[in-house]
Amino acid sequence: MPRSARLSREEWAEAALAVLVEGGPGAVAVEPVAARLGASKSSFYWLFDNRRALLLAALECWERRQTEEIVPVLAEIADPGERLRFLVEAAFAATESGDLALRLLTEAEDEVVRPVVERVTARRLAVIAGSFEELGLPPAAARDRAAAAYSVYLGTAALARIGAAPTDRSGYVASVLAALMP
Amino acid sequence: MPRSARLSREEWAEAALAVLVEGGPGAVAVEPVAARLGASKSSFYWLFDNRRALLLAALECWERRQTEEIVPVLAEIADPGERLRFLVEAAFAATESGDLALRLLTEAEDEVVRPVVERVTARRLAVIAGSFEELGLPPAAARDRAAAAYSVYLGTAALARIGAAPTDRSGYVASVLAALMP
DNA sequence: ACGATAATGTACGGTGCCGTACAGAACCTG
DNA sequence: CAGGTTCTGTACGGCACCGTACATTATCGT
Repeated sequence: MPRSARLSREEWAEAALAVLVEGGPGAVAVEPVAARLGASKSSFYWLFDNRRALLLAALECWERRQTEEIVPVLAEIADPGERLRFLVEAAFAATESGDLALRLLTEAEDEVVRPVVERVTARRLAVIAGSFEELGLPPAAARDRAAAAYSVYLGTAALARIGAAPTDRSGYVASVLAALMP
Repeated sequence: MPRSARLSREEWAEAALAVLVEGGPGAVAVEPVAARLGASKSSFYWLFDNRRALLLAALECWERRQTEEIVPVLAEIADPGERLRFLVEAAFAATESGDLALRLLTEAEDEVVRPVVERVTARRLAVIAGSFEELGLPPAAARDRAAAAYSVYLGTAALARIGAAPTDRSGYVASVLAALMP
């Protein structure tokens, strides 16, 4: 199936991202990822300097897919209310990505993780706050509202990890939206 | 200062809890905690079976202090609205405990961590939902509202870890309360 | 003050991971 | 197909931690 039997940086990064989702930053270790790919460590050290570089590649992969690629899609939705609704629906539908955003926030003391997480979080909050401003909220209130909305998202992902999130998701999302929309 | 130079299980558990707050479950390792107490491993293995037992003791210490001891205090506040307001203020004021609740939720695949976190989370959600029911919400809506409120708390703790939480905390708390109160 | 028991220190073997060394296979280019 | 370049496997040394063995010191009842 693979075009070449040799492994690329990208393939390592993707495998590392899978491990990152499952076990968090600590689990992104060279030997386990190599085992998952059926490769050995020297292949890895040919392509990467060290473990940090692998973790960073995985994080950048996540940043690209879960944030940067979404921004232009959102920008095409002219109405800010509809845009927020779309975003909330999409976010709560894909629990996996929320899981990871959350995990990374709780492991932010890692020197590799921290800057990426700060960047992604700031970007997301800015996008959400921008929509609230378009809906007529003054900047400070829009930032608070964005923080609250994103917090509900993160917190609900946390509850979902142990099966404590509401089971009727669409009803829950609707009630949250109703509470947060100006 | 210590009544005896010998170390008790409780002292080990407290030191482990401190480490748990700082570095999460993975950081609760025997040798580092021993070093922090200026003791050596054999003291530890005299008092505990293994590392799991230390982690469990730390978690139970947290459960007792941050949940079970609060419940009777809350029960003394007759008015459910006032009770919720008190709870929200107290919760957002003590960021450390929120940090830990959050961290543990993200590490819930650990076999030692999981049952404790499930128990604590269920207890807290039940207390919050109970207050919303007293305020007149039907049970299902009260549970959703409780999940949303606790999610804001968890999510905001996550944002606070990287300094992305709103800086004017009292204003933020007031706006969240306004949105969530029936 | 003395022996039993409780607690601690030192030393060790085992495991999982990091990163390096080096030899060999696979791939390209003339 | 010869030769260098690119990649991969095996083997190694090092570190941090787990848990155990055994010797050693404190503490207490009598």
